[in-house]
Amino acid sequence: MLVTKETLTRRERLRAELITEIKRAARRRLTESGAGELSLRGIARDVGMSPASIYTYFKGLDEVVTGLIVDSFEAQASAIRSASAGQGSIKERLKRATWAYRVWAHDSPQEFRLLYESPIAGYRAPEGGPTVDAAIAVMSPFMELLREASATGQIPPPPPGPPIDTGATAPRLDGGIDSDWLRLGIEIWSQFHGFVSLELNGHIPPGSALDDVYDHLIDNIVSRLGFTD
Amino acid sequence: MLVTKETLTRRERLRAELITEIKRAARRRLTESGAGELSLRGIARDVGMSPASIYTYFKGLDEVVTGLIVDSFEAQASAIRSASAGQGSIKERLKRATWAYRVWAHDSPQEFRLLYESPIAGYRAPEGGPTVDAAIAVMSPFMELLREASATGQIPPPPPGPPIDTGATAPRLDGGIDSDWLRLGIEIWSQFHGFVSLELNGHIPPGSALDDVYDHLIDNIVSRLGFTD
DNA sequence: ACAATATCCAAACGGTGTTCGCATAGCAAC
DNA sequence: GTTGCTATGCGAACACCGTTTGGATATTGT
Repeated sequence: MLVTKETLTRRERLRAELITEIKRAARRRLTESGAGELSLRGIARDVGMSPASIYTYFKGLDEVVTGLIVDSFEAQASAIRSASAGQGSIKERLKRATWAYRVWAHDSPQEFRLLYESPIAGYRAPEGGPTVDAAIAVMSPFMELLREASATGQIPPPPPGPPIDTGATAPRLDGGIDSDWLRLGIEIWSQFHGFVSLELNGHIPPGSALDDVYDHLIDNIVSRLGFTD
Repeated sequence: MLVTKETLTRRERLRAELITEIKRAARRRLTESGAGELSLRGIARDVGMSPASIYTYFKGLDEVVTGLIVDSFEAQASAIRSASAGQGSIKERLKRATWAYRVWAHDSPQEFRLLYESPIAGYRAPEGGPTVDAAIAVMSPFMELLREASATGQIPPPPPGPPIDTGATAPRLDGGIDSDWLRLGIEIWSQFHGFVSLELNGHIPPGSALDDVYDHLIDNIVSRLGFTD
């Protein structure tokens, strides 16, 4: 027991393991059965403990949900970063990033709902805004590509328009961000997010080749940026 | 009682009144307290009857929710139709219609969520697709304006692209619809719906003049249509 | 007046999140 | 090694939820 001071004690280790197991059970319920089955008592059954014992590790169901949200944001951000980071021109990397956004939504529809809609009845996000940080991580790769394209002179700066408050996001993006660029990013984001959102909720005629339609949409968006190619 | 064959009988009148009162109480709960407070027992308390009696008028909570959805779709469609119908050029009417979409969402955020997200846990839309008809009523004014602008030669036809299955919506739009025009409409819809959706869920930096940003977005969309003005 | 139907409700069943009190196990200091 | 402190676990309870059942009551058509 000489190492107990440096490493985790036995109880702390068990505690960490149980926390991840609870979150894993919660995520399994969300993905396999939807937000309606994401219940604290159900999670307790899955991990084989009493409902009351969950409160030893989480303040309540809301805190479990917050953990799921943060992890999901990071998962989508990671997928987008991977798609954005590979070889190819910035235009190609940008297209891949927008595709990663949609592919992740299709692979994880329940998580996508959790991030961008409000499928859990009484849930309130916590004060500190840990979910905000995680959400910005999704947006970042797109802003980085725009910045890189701008810095290398591949696309012209956007025409000036109404200002966006960069105060909330700028400190969390490397090197800050210009208002016009941020607004351009939001406009682009609006477009492909809107398509994915409508699609996911069944508002776009099914049976169509929606992959091709999305590709067409992305082509339009990217070509409007005015790449010098 | 000679008129009973033509008019409604006393019971039928009371029944109709009670149905609207139940729906009104449900809508009040939704708008004032959110989807989480939209409970059958709560509605029963509000209208002063037992929970079991609600089942005399609705098959269950889902049927009440379906009624709310249909009415809400019609409310938004009505707002958009009004905005679209007034004086001015087609370009101006189109801008007003997109603004009506957003204004309605801001005035009725809970209803907007009900229509375009899935805030109620186990809800399943009914078979016959009455909600689909109502949803198309929202899309129709936009498609009508595009058709009118096209027929009068004010905007060029969209370049051909991947086909959209018009089978589901064409029979419900007067005179059918061309695949390329429908796809254009969906692309436009995606853009302003995406903005409203992100905005409503707190994903766009607050404190900004989002009205101006939306106006800028709409200007971009409309100018891209190539109005001859 | 009578039979059929519609309405209403109390009670119950199984589900939910959360709180409380108490028992037990792990651990740190003496 | 024993003693105290703290963390963990759980059963029971409370107040909700949607839904079903059975029986009582009121309205209707004949």
